[in-house]
Amino acid sequence: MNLSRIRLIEEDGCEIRMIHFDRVEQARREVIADHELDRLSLTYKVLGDPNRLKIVMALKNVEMCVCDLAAFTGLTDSAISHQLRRLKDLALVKSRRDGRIIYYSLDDEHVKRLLTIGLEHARE
Amino acid sequence: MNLSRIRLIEEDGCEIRMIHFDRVEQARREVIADHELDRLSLTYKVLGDPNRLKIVMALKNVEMCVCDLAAFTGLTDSAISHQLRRLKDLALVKSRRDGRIIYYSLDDEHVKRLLTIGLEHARE
DNA sequence: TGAATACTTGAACATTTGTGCATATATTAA
DNA sequence: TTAATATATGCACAAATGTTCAAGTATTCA
Repeated sequence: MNLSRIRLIEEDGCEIRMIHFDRVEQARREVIADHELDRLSLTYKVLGDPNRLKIVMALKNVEMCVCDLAAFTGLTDSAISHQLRRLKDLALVKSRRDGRIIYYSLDDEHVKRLLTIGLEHARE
Repeated sequence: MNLSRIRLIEEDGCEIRMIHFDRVEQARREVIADHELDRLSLTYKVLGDPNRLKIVMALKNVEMCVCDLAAFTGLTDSAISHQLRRLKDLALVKSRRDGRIIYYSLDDEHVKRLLTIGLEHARE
């Protein structure tokens, strides 16, 4: 196999250098759509903050309201509310209202599996 | 069930308010250790950037070197190298040297499963 | 040996992020 | 209606992040 860099000049005049042209081509063929990649990375990013992750972990087994989560994490109600919104936007968490109280819980089983596998990896 | 806030005064004089004392207590009992939570959130965070995620996705099926990944993503070699270091620090990616070239690949099956389940969730 | 190549590293910078404060909305109960 | 409560939201700002540039290693080959 040729192991020196290939120089590829694109239409726009940019020069691209690579070693394994075939692998780069394969990766390009198999790449997922930009909007999917963005949504996927946002999903991980939202779990990538310790306080948000703590919220999600707490909701693994029990429904909680904003002030419970504030008491649990030591954050203000406002901070919790901000974070829950981000978690809800990405469908990691869902909510139901019961009078003045809004109960939050995990949105689906995928989230639990994501946490379980992440933890398996982090612990090994 | 009592649905008004409980006011709890801690030893340090701080007042904590919550609605479901039992649930907060349960969450506190079941919480994972801080260092585990930090490592777990770092694992998600590192996947939470679109370019790093693109790198990891590309490595799902094939070993690649720094400049291949640079050609694939459109980033500089330096940027790729920085990101690979973070991925390696968290054991998402491993490397082997062959002469001047260093080949990167996914570290284990957990990473693939994390990507698969994340994508299932993001697509639903 | 010295030049070329593949990659790494540290510093600097603009951008993004998480949080708290003040204020606003929604619901209940008096 | 009014007061109290539970949560949400816009703004501001310190802290963290991703990238580039320039310089540094490590390896190969002439």
